[in-house]
Amino acid sequence: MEKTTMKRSRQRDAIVAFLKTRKDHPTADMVYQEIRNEIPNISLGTVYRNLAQLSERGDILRLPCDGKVDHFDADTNPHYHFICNHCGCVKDLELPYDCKLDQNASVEFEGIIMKHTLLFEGYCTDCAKTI
Amino acid sequence: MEKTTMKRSRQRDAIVAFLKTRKDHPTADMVYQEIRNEIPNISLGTVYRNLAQLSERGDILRLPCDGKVDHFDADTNPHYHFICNHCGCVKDLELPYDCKLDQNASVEFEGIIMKHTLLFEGYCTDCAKTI
DNA sequence: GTGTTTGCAAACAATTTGCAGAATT
DNA sequence: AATTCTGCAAATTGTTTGCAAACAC
Repeated sequence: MEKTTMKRSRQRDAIVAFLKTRKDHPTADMVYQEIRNEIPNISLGTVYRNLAQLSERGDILRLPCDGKVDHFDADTNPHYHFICNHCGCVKDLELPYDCKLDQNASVEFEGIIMKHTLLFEGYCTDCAKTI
Repeated sequence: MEKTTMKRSRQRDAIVAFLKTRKDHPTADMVYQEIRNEIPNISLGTVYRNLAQLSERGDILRLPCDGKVDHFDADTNPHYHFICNHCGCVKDLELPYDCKLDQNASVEFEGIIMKHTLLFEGYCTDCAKTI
């Protein structure tokens, strides 16, 4: 989370720029496929390295999705997400992060609760029709 | 989730019995290591197969832990969990599953929300001391 | 007997890492 | 010049799968 020295790179700039253009929440591989149009010989390892680095610094959000592939979000404002159990798409929810959940959970708990992740599941609009 | 025909096996019985004895929430590998004492030539594949089968039938709970290794819980009563960011241990929280979260999230959302997973993070009692 | 389950090993998917060279400061 | 970053390929991790034999009903 602490900002370390960081040199700029075309690859990382492209990754951040791309993430900012998207409201859906691409996976590492989606980022890789996209950036390849611009920087054809970028490697998947570089994409993973940068996504890890950026999310550790808090510049982007890593969205863990119940054992499925991680997604990434350029909107670092804490908010909740939804994942479709059919197509796997990830969407934002209006619901803002609720600190009270952490407080409530802390009441009967001896350890230290710092945060929570909350993921909603179901079917997105499109998939709801097809099923 | 639907109960299919299922023949009994010593291996599966041992897995379920073991999970029931534990309040912590073992991973597949922890189950494997433990059952090996009783059934030395059980294979890791069998453990994974049974854990998957049992959790699909709803006989046990699979706990996805933010990209980290899945844990398993014989207590199928829906409740929330805590994971320690230091030692990785998983603990139960008193907080019961809150259906209102699903309702609230549904208000501004066009798709269908069926459930949510909520995982708290921080430091367990032991690790809180060491850090 | 029929169908399920097992052990084993190989396959797999997602991600991480080691390294020598290239790029940034 | 010093250090960070990259591409590449190999390694790792967690998990799944194909198959023939073993087992349960």
